[in-house]
Formats: sequence, structure tokens, C-alpha cells
Amino acid sequence: MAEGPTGPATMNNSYQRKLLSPKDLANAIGASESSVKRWTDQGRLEITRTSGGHRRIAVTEAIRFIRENQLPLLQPEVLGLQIDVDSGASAAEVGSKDPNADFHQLLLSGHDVGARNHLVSRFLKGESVAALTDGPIRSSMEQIGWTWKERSEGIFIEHRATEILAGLLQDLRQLVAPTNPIGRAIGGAVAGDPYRLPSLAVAATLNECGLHAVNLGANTPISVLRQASVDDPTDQPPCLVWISVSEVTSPGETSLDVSELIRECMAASIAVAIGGREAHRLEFPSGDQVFRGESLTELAEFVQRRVVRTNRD
Amino acid sequence: MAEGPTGPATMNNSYQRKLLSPKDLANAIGASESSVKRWTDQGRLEITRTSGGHRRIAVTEAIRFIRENQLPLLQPEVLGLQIDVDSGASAAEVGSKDPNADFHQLLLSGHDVGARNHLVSRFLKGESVAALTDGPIRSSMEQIGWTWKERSEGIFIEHRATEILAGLLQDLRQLVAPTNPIGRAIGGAVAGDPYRLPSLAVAATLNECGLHAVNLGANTPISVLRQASVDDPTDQPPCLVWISVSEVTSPGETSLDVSELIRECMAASIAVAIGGREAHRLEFPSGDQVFRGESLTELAEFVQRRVVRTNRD
DNA sequence: CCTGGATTCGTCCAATTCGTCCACGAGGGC
DNA sequence: GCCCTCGTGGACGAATTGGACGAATCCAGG
Repeated sequence: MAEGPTGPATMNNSYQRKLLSPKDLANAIGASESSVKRWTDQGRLEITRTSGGHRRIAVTEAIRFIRENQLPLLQPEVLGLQIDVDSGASAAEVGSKDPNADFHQLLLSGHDVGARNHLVSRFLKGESVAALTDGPIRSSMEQIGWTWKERSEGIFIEHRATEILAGLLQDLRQLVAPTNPIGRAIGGAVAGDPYRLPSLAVAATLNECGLHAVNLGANTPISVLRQASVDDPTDQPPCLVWISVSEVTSPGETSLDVSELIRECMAASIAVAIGGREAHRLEFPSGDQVFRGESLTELAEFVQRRVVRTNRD
Repeated sequence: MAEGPTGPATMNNSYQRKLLSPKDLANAIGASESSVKRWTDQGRLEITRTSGGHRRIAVTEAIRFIRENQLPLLQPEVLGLQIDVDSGASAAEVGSKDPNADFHQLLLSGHDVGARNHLVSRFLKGESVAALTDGPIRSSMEQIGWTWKERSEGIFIEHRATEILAGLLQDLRQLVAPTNPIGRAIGGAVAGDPYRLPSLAVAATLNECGLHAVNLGANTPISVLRQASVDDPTDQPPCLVWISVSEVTSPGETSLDVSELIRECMAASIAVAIGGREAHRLEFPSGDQVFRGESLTELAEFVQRRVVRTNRD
């Protein structure tokens, strides 16, 4: 790939040196690659060529062209521009080789729009929600967890980033919301666990797998989860229950509750998925229909293997 | 869709096309292409042009136009909105006389899609985000608060409804996200206050007023809020700080903190907005630039009066 | 230095949209 | 009734757009 996995996201503050491909500019202004190529051939847009003949567009020329034709700028970050309300100078340094680091920078500096564009464009390029959560989102969350201890403004950064991420996950979830769900899933984070992002990420991943995910959020007692799944009189039982464990206050008690829920689910042929930073502190039975793991990619595979196939038949 | 977890899933949302052609919009609202072209030529509908002269309409502008002229939306998917056209109005299953009660029923029974349809439909018919929050969203939250005490499955209902509402507010926020913010606002809920929906609702309302709202979420100490506003060295100061108070553990201490922040904001000509179920338990100075109230409609008026006007000049 | 996969090349073509003109029907004043 | 105005929507040739194709190029990793 030419510009790194995120494609246009490779950018620099010294953007006069940065050259765009026709595709980059096309994405930035919402036009097609063909049109950009034609405009260059007509001389309306100045270009340079690589030795092999590929078109390269200077960012300054792209800006001139956009202004001259009053074109909309859908993805400003493609041009390395930070269209922020009031901070022109403090633009984040974006443009490393590592797209995940780019995303982390955007999140740290609070550029919600930029972070959203970054994530959505990567999604449109083919990365799954599960992969995006395992990648940029998770690594950012972990790094910000460390920052919290080091910097004085850590709480500020953490709160802001958490809210932005919650919004992004919600957006991604909408993007993959199944029109015809092939099953229902329900889950949340255990009692005493205040983190709501992991459970939201699971819900988004399950949406991507074609399930209708009912997220009960953080701090949900196992008894509530049972009420909503095996004991639910109104709806038909879900095909999957997920339990997110980022923090556990009383491992022993929680293990007992979880184990009982798992046994009940096994009896009712309901799959169970358990994961999270502190899931290792719990003890519970395992089985074919029980998934235990960290990555959402693995969870998605498990769901495809165990749940989707059987429900489709 | 039974794609592997790596594949780009269903993607029922056409997010790539943030620009509509006249024909797209015409089909979406059931008008003729000629009419759309005429409206743009009259300046009633803002457009950009491609380099070759073709009209392109931003989705946000299309939504604005539809709301302003009370146009029907026959094909919401064209705008990237996935809602059922009729389910907002007809609502076969719920259809009582009171639309807010309909919404409450949808929320109680966990019909997230139906609730979303209901809310987005009402938004498209012209109700503001502030009005929707003051109306159906608030009344549902309050009623569910009571339910929590009465029913055994209260926690289940409450958690599920909270997560659905958080998603809905996020969606609405995206719908009114300003492309060119006229100012920045920052805020959150006080320390010890675990409710995140009110602060999210404020952020959405401020978005609707044209501000770039940075939500720090629940349980944010005043000191963090100060760091992020008056003491922020990097960005320029925001034009508004909001403080949400749904629950307050130590009213005395919080009052002192809030009062000091308000004085600092007054000195820096930053407006302050305080509200929430238990805001009445706090004591703090008042002034021209200090808003104290319950309804988001009032807040929106205050912002229009005090913030937007001054920032525009 | 070489190789493989992703990207872009040039070209073609169908579909769409341009601006403009005109027929049609609803309303209002005389 | 008659004429005038206004908003709508369809029709037209010319121009623009955007997707598809095999071949060539670019770039990162071995």
C-alpha cells in the first residue's frame, strides 16, 4: 500500500511537501477518482508526475483548487489540516507511520471529528469493527490509562477521551446495525465494574456479526443478567450472553454467580462469552458454548462458528 | 450478513456519500428533480458545485431543508438515516394519543429501533433536540426512575433503557453536529454524580446551538473542569462551561468549588450553565453570564442570547 | 536486490446532470 | 369568464460524472 493502511491518513504538518494521490483528493472532497484524473488532464488542477507516470498533487495546489471551485472539504485531515474551532496553532502532530498512533494522538488532543473520520475511513476501507476495537481503540484506552497516572491533567484527558470513544463506538454500532438480526444477544459488565466502553464494544461487534445486541451497560449484577436471559418470560431467550469484566471487587462471589449463570445457559443452549482485563480473576466452567478470550476478533469468530451457523439453519 | 469478522459487514448506511445529487434528494422527498434544481437556484437550498458544475447537496443541509419546509421523507436511507417512514406516525403497536407515552412504551419494552424511529421522525418534523430531551426523553427517564422502585425487574429495565437512550442522544448529537462551530463549550456532571445522560443531553443541545461541545461525562471533579476551561493553556478558553447536577454527595464542598469556578469564569467572560435534578441543593453566585434552570429549551435560548450573538459579532 | 500485493495508469462507456424551454394546474384580481 | 402569475414537473441535446478494465507502477518486507 502506498500511504500506509489508512491511506490518506498519512500526513504531516509541513504539508507543502506532502503529495496526494488522485484518490486521496477524491475522498477528501467527495468526488470520484475518475473526475480528479480528468480535471488534471484538463489542466484545471496542476499536478506533478512520478517517474512512472503516477499523478501527485501538492497540498497547496489542492487547497487552491478547492477554494477556487468552492468545493466541500469532507475529510480535512486528509490534507493534513486541522479544522478546529479555535486552535489553529495547536494542531496535533499527526502523520506517523503508525495509524494507531495517529488515532491515539487525535484522541489525546480531543479532536473528536478527526478521530471519527479516521475510524470511519478505516472501516470503509474494510477493517471490521472488531479489528478496530482490538487495534486503535484498545491501544488508546490502555495508553490513556497510563497517562492518567503520569500527568496532572490525566483525569481531564481520560474523561474527554472516554466520552469521545463512547460516541465513536456508538457510531460504528449504527454503521453495522443489522436490518434483519439473526438472533439476540444480551450482556453487560459485572457488578462493581464501572467501565462501559468494553461492553459497548462487544455490543458493536455482535451487531457486526448480525445479532441484535442488548447492552445493559456497566455495573450490572449477574442476577439482572439472568433475569434478562434465561429467566425472561416475555421475549424468546437470547442465543448469546456476554459478560464484561474490567474490574472485579469480589472475585469469589462473582465467580459463583457467573458459574451458576453459565450452567443455566448451558442447560438452555445459550452461548456465553466472558472477557475483559480482569476476567482471569474469575473461575467458571468451560465448554463448547463458552467463549473466554480477550480479543473481539476472536469473539466474532466464535460467534460465527457457534451461533450464527446454527441459527441460520 | 454472514461475512467473516474481517469483512466489511453489511454497511447498510451509505456513509461514503455525504453529498447528494439533486436526483437523490428529489427521490428522498418525493419531489421532482426540476424542483430541487429550482430551489437551489433560488438560494433556498444551499449547494456546492463540482468542478464541472454539477450540484452537490450536503446531507446536513438536506436535513435542515426538510425540517424547515416540513417535507415528507419517503426514502430516509438516501440520507443515511435508517428509519421506517411510517413507524414514527402510524405506530401500529403503540399508537396512543400521547406520543411521549408511545416513546416511553418503546423504551420500556426495549424496542431500540422503534424508539430511534420515533425520535428521528419527530426531529425531522421539526422538533428540536432540546425539545425532544425536555419532552419524551426526560419524562421516560423520570418514569423509569419510579419503576425502578416498584418492579423487581427494575434494574434490568433501567439499565437497558439507559443504554438505549445514550445511543439515541448520541445519534441526535451527530444529526445536529455543526460543521462550522461558532464556539467551544465544555462541561460534565459533578464529582459523585454517576448520571451521564443529562450531560450528554446538554452536549447535544449545545451542538444544536452551533457550539462544539466537549463532554467530560459523569463524575467529573470541578477541578478538572477548571483545568479544561479557565486554566487550559493550550486551547483558547471556551465560551461556555456547563455543570450537570443530578446527584450531589457533599453539597457544601461542591457549592464552594462551583462558586469559585463561576467567579473565575465571570472574570474570564465565560458563560456558565448549571442545572439538574439536585442543582437546587447548591449555592453559588448568579449573574448575567450564569444560567440556572432545568429545561434544555431554556438553556438553548440562553445560549442563543448570551453566547452566540456575542461570538458572531 | 527482489518479490508480491496494493495502488494508479490510461481508456472506454453507460448513466447522470447540466441549462433551458414549455405545458399544466391552482389561485387571485378584474 | 378571462388574464395573469406562480410553482411544478417533464423533455431536450450537450456536458459531466463515476465505475470498470487490463497493464503498469509503487512500496514494504524478505
